[in-house]
Amino acid sequence: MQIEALKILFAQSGLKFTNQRYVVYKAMVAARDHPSAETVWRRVREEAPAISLDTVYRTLAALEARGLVTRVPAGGDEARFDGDVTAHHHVVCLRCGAISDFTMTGATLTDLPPTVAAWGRVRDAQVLVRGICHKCLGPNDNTQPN
Amino acid sequence: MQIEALKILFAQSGLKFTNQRYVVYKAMVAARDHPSAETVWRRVREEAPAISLDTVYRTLAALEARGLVTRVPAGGDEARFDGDVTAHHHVVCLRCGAISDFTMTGATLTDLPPTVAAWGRVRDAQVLVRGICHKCLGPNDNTQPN
DNA sequence: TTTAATGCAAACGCTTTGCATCTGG
DNA sequence: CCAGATGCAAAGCGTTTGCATTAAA
Repeated sequence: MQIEALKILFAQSGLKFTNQRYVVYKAMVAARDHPSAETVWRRVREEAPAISLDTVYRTLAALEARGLVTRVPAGGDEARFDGDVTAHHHVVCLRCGAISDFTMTGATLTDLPPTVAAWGRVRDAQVLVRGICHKCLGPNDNTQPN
Repeated sequence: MQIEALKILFAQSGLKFTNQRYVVYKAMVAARDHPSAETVWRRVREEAPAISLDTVYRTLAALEARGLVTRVPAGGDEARFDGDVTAHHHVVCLRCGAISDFTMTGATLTDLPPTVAAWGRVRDAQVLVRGICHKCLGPNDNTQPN
């Protein structure tokens, strides 16, 4: 994405365009691993060494409030963010915390039962799968899931 | 549920049967609001006034590890637990934190795409809907979702 | 120039943990 | 008896916040 397009996007969202926000958003769009705030921080410090961790937190919160990033309901101890705001689902490894995307039909906003619409205003819907990934299981693993 | 049946259930799970665990589990099965540890604590203190908050945390963790309760991936600041371990889905209010159940077809374990099975060992799958509930919206509310 | 964003450091709140004591099996 | 559970208090850790400074518009 062009930097000029980002300036326009930020302006439309009522956000000042700062270099900190630029590198954070760029890192979020590029990331495929649903990074935590601290992970984002480590990455962007290569490009903006003076950025503070609180600014990363504040930036992610600002982007989330504008719908430019999403928080993944992964359930670990640290919040995980997603730069892909298109509809998709998540698998979470309860052991290592890895998060992967997957797609499937039949579980998007339009598939929800009318009871959900009656409940209030829906922002997003996703399938959340929890388990243990293959890397954590190892070859021919037979241990219990926890 | 009979108290004798609970003793058997706990024994099968390798858990000693204590009054603290008894009241916590009973409260979890009775609850419909997916309470936090502190909410559970407030409730069980009526029946077991000496119980400590850490014991509630430890008990919920032990029950979760045995699959007797579930953690709801609600995303708020405090962990929310569910005494209903049958397959169902959740709607979460981003404003007040209320969590409701709903059911729908097409999004259970058996409906997941093969890519998920290839990913590892799946423990559970649910649809997670986020939005603002009617109580928080109020009558004829037109504010933005956040 | 005016309003918002940043960095720093301290505070905050939920959760976990070490340890001595107690208790279920 | 003895391994495991509990209560207490303190620590841990991710996240938030107050405030002075800096920078975008």
